[in-house]
Amino acid sequence: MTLVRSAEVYRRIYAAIKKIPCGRVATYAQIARMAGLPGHARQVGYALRILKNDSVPWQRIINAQGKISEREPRLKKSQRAKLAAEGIAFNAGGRISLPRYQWKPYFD
DNA sequence: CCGTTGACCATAA
DNA sequence: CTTATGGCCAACG
Repeated sequence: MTLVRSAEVYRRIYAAIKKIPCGRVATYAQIARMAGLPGHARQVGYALRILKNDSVPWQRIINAQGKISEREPRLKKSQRAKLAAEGIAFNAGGRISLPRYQWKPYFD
């Protein structure tokens, strides 16, 4: 059953991201699982890539290492600023503590 | 149709 | 800490 190739998949990815509360973050793989697409972390990144506005809190998606994924320096700074504004702290290496900030749906 | 790419990931050295 | 490697798989040209 090929669920892929439909806009519905993107809708589900965006829907999952919208559930992330302010001040928390989620990883690409985590969102993929929540959207019912385990193993499709890259698709999450792809879905974010084509965003043209801030209709979804894309800044709350970071990679499994707790870092902002590689992209244009300008955009990385933008993402970091948005997260900082939400009260998320960065350590010296520019990393975010996942144990502390990762969103756990069951606990909010 | 097919080779390449990529806002990823886990593991190893 | 750092690359490197293999896996992943839809999107792209």
